[in-house]
Amino acid sequence: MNTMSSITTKTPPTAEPAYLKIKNHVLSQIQNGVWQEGDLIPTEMALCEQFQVSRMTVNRALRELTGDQLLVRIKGSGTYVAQPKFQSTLIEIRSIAQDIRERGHRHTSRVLQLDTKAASKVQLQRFGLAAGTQLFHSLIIHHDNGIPIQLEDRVVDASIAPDYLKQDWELMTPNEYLMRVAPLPTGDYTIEVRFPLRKSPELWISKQASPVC
Amino acid sequence: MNTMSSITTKTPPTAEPAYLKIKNHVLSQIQNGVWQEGDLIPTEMALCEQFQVSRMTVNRALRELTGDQLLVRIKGSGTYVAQPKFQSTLIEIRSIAQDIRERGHRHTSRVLQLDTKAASKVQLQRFGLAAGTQLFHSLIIHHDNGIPIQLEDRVVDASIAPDYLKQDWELMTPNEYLMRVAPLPTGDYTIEVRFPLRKSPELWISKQASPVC
DNA sequence: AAGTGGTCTAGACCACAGT
DNA sequence: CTGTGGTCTAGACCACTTA
Repeated sequence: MNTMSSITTKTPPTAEPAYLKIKNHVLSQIQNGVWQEGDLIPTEMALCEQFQVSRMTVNRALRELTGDQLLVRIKGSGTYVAQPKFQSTLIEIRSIAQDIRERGHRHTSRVLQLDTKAASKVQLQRFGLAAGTQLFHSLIIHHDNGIPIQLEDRVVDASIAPDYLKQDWELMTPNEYLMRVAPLPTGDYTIEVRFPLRKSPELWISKQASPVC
Repeated sequence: MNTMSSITTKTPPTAEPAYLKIKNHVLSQIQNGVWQEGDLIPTEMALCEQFQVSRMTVNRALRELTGDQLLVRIKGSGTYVAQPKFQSTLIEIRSIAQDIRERGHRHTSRVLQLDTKAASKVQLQRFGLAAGTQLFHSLIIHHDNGIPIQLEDRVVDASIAPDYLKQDWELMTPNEYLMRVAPLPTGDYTIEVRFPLRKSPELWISKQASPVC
């Protein structure tokens, strides 16, 4: 018997789910500066009472905003407005291997070339390197489920990553290695991407030069 | 009284939450090819029985995987393995304005310079343009809550975006405009980013040349 | 009509932080 | 110790798809 119970006044025809209402409320509090970066925001219980919903609903809203990097939640302490991360404002430098794994695919790679050269005049000028700087050069092909998907042509300042040539690039990608060795890109970073050719979008060519100063 | 109840055999010392176990199970089914792209995967109820958990737990696992683009869920129909999107494998070209708004901040911008020039020899060669190609050049500063955060120095092939100079760049960013005019980057795309200077990470300089062929 | 996912509830136990 | 977030349950109603 689904006859209307006498008490519940549920779902007025607004149609917007409660967890979205809460997300938007939190968002606007932050946008309007009511809650500043680093501030402690109301607890789940407080929001439950304010919105007259159960705790799981508030929890979902706050958890999703945490995933969006807008909030930081600390067990036993509270929920805070996150500091913005400026690192990834314009472009996000990603790991191709991580991307493939996140898609649920198998990532493999093959090293085609690996050598050392002195920086050319163009490179010296372009990245502001000292004359005589040695550069490592690697050419690696990445596969997604066995399909070649990206050809990575990378140049790295030898003084930044002296053990570059000794790595096993079929285990860890240069991106992942350099993130460990020099996690904060403090110098110039240039990425050139050749987008998929019309009609054959399977193979990308990526040139990456990372002579972190 | 928290004496152990006689029935519940909860939380064996594995410590891994149930929703993560389910996520990992789904992931490995996909990675091992048991569930292929486009396949219908078991229903929430089926997974409830398989893992002996409540539906909300299964729902959370599948909902998060949907957010990660690994699954597609259709109300009334079922849950399917998603098709991978290759568009954003290496780098993700983002809208600075969108980024700022997603952080809950206010985005404004000011046009410093806007003009037309013939492509230089270096540009002709670098992007493989026909001699005499006209290029638009814009210099725009982006603010995050009033703080200058990025100086965008962009060069665009005039034949791709003939109305480039007529746009109101304080309403829409060049990125957003070009995504509408030429949504599929079929040619070369070069991005140069000067990362934040040590100690003053507030201002980025970004040069973007987008002469889509 | 039966099945599916989308949402929600009113509880609960736990680990942890800040007294 | 109290309060917080992290997780989980066993139900429930709804909108939608599929047959």
